[in-house]
Amino acid sequence: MTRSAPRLDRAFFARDTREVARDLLGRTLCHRIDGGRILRGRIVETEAYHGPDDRASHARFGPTPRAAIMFGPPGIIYVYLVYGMHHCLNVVTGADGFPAAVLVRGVDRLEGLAPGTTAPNAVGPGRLTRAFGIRRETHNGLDLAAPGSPLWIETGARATGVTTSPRVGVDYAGAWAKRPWRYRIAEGR
DNA sequence: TAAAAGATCCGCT
DNA sequence: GCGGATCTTTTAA
Repeated sequence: MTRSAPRLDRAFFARDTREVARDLLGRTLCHRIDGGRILRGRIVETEAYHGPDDRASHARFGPTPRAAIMFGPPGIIYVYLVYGMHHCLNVVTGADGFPAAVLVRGVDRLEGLAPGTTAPNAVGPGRLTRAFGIRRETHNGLDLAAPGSPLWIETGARATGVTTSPRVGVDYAGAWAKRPWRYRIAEGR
């Protein structure tokens, strides 16, 4: 039983979106659920959504009711529903007022499996939120950096062997879809 | 008020 | 490799 590391603080998330996305790889996402059990997993894949001009970002329409949270302070999570069925977990990044967030797309080395799950990893944004029991209705707006909040990311080792590639599922974004803002830990690292 | 499209996943062919 | 599931969000009229 290892002692848990402290949680990443607001300053960590206040940096440039792409830096945060890169720096989150290898860290441990933690969720304390009802009954005190803690689910954990090592982040292996993220994507950056950066600024009001990013045509792939929900912030491209301005601070609409859904995306307003992306314009707020860093360290807050943004959970939304895609395709009517899958919840996606994002962490707001950058300065307060600048719309940016990191989509957390995959984890491995899962500990404390959620009810009904057996897989040792959860790669894919929908699979990840299902494995962690994260839903828009109950989690959108939670503060990752606030001491005592049930969701946090442990400080720890920054990953090595990171690869970048274009973001997934954003073909509608034109040239913005080509930017290499998807970050992954290389196979076997 | 309508209509289109979506930061996905799963099962079948 | 392809299409269905399923519903919220946003824009246009």
